[in-house]
Amino acid sequence: MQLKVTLRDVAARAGVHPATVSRALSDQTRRQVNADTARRVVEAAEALGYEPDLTARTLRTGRTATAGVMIPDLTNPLFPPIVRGIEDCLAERGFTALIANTDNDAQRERRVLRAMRARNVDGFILMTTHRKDETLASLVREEIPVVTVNRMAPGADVSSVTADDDAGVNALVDHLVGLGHSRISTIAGPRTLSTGRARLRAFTTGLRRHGLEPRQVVYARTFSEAEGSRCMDELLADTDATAVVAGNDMLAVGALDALRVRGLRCPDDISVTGFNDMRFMDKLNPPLTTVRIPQVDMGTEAARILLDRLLARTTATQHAVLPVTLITRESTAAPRA
Amino acid sequence: MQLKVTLRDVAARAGVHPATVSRALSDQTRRQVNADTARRVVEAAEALGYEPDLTARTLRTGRTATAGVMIPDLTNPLFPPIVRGIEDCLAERGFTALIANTDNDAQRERRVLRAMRARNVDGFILMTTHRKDETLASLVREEIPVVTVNRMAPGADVSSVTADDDAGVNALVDHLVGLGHSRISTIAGPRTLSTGRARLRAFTTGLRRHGLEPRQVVYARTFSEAEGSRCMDELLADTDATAVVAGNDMLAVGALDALRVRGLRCPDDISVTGFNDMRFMDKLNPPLTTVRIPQVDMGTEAARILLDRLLARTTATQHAVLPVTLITRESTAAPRA
DNA sequence: TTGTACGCGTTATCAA
DNA sequence: TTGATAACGCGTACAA
Repeated sequence: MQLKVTLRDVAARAGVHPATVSRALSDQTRRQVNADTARRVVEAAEALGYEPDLTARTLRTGRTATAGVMIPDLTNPLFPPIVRGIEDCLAERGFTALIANTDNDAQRERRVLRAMRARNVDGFILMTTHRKDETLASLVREEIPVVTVNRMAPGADVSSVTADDDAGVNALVDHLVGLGHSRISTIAGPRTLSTGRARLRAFTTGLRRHGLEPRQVVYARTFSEAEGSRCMDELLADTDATAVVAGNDMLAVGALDALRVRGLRCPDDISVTGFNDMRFMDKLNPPLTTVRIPQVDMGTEAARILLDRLLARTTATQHAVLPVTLITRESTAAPRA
Repeated sequence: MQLKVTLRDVAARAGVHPATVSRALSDQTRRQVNADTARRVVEAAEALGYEPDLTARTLRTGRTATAGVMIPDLTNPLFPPIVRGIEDCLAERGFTALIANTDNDAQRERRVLRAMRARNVDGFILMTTHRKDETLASLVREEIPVVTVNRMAPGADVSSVTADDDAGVNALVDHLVGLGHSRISTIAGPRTLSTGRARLRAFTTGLRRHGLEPRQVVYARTFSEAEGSRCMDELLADTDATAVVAGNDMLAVGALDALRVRGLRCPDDISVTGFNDMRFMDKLNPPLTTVRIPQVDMGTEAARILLDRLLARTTATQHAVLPVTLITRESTAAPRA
């Protein structure tokens, strides 16, 4: 049983020196070798089923063709499509993603960072960006290529891929105002996350454009169903709002739960909107009005930007803001007269 | 800027030979070195922030502390929790998961396998098992440790972690019969997958135990919403069934869509059940009666079994069948009189 | 155009 | 108990 075919084996079969095999098999150096010899080498390699050992290559070159991908939690339905986009784009260039969950926990984040650095990943794609992001700061400090996805790093000069939060929230506000709502509250995402802040800002300025002011603003501590429920409960304690803009779908789902528990009906008693259009948001009861972000594309774009840097085609930081789409469903309706 | 701290650096600072540092820092060999020297070495390592280079270690030892995880599609909500369980369990022992999607495509599967082997993964966790599984066969042939999750390999002597399909389907059948249903059809999963076959078999024998025979059996070509819709349409063309047992949640979701399109109501006109209890199945309209499988635990267990083999504690194949729970929701009700 | 020689950082073996 | 040395498989400067 042939355990491992190495350069030597191929060299022996092709009757050349291992170094020649190495050259013949690499795109960069192919032209340094006689076409005939190269053909013989390639034949030998295929006959033996030779596959270069990436570990050895890495030790020699310092590159792993691997990107470290840090996400808060893979079981959050927002992330898998993005990861999928990343992986597929990386794979096209022979790159691989190393994925790890941080659960928004600083200590876990440090552990993950160390593990990935020990594995010599070439660059990072972060979906975990937050205020005071030590991980991000240290990567920037050491000039390791990074791209943030979904969230942005305030201040830092780091490439990013985000959805157009501003346009999305404005579309939601326009939609609600168009339905006749004038008393609109929001369940804002965490102030430590760029998405939370950006969407809240867009919400406020969006309303003002219509000559309106936000009703209540309640801050969620995390983008979770539980927080969505808690915040909706808090709102319901004292509100005359006819619509609630939630910071994302997860918060909206929790908000819908809270309404149900109180015996209130959506959209009859109160309209609710989300953000992201995660899978199954069209099958909720009621189906959720939300903003679709191009999840897979965001991943692809992030991988593309990272590869651009890794393959040294560019060194400038890039900021891609991808377009979003308002998705109108049955969780929003005209307020009762 | 210190780019990389190596054994040499630590050795120099501690005033010993690099080999001694290596010994002092490894659990296996610590006892070979003088306690005092070891302490000096550890101090030096910490002072310099030394982190062993896993690439170099791999080249030397042949082991990567990495498991290749193959899944059909990360965006299928069934898989992320399992992957999460795998990753967390592996991480406890310093192992990492390398994740790749195959989309149930044989060619993609081969590509992924090659890529993972080139990266010297120590073992595999497969959620992609199917009939005539060339990937699985080749791994077994080369005696590479493998564990299959969710699905099983027919015949092959391979460790596996599955949910108790049999008990789950029987619970569903008992539940429906208990509600008064006697005309029950099924949308069976693909015959090429062990889950599809096992659940269909359990469905038939389960009904027989009640002295009943299946009404129609329609086979889905894939576990997808689209196939669920198609199969439900096919059923509705000619059936007097009052309940439909779908092969999994995805098929059930598609089936519910098809009902809605036809203007039929669930459970009033027809009851529907799923399998897996994926996220959000409790928020569908109507909430889905299904069988909960311990998704995270399945991942954890698979990783545990793989680690057992990799750390050479055992070589025997293990088959873990994890318990399931019937989750009764509003997609099932007594048939109309 | 091809061969020689070396080193990437680690661990295993052997000698001291 | 510690040190010296070789080797894992590859890529590359240099020599031929």
